[in-house]
Amino acid sequence: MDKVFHALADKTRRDIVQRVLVSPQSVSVLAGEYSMSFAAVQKHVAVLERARLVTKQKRGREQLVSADPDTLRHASQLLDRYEQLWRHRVRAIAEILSEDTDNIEDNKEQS
Amino acid sequence: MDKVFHALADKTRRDIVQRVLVSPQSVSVLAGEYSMSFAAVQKHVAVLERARLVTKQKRGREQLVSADPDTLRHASQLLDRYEQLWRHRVRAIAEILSEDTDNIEDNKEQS
DNA sequence: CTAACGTACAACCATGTGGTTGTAGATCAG
DNA sequence: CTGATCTACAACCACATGGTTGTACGTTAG
Repeated sequence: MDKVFHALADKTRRDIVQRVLVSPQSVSVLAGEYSMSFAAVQKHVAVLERARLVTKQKRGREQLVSADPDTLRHASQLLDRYEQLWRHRVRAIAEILSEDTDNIEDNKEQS
Repeated sequence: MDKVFHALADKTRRDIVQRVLVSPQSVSVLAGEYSMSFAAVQKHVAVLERARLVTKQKRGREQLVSADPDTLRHASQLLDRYEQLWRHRVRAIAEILSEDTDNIEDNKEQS
């Protein structure tokens, strides 16, 4: 999971993910889109590949890069779980504030 | 957004986020949870703070670390948008395969 | 007041990162 | 076959990262 977020922590790599989500592209076509060397784009793709965000498959002498939506979904689900923790906390605080227990005599800083 | 994903690309930092989502903690309490120096934990908190995933507020001589669920939600929404791109692509492919247009005479590699 | 605590920050080091260039292997066009 | 294309990978560099230790400052306890 470290690798997934690290892979997504770069604008170029997120852009590559977005492009190949729409339609698979060869490495050289991708490289043409950015103002950096072919090798640099190749490295970015390698990072995405190690994080299992994309997969490559040979097609003649080209290498087609496709997205792996499963990994993307796993990352999204993790963040969703974090949000649920937050909502759970908010709910717990709300319950404390509504406080329908026995002793409601003291009002200690309820801001 | 680079900073957000970079901040999440570390197990310790994700754990800190999870802890302070449940309930805010002081830096020293957090530091006690991990087998690394206080300064190291402090740096991790600083990374999370720069990514606006957490905020700090003084409370006496302590510094309470709290989560910022908005930033978390933004990241989650970006990944959701990626998933929608994928679903859109799947839908487009499905439409091409159902192909109820005029010319259905040629079957060019539909795998 | 002094001592202990919580924090901040600088300096340092090993390692990883993003970028470059260069070289070499497959594959397609002619 | 030869030459052009697509890819892979190594070497290198500047810089950021994650970790350490040490020092300094504000705050609380006694």
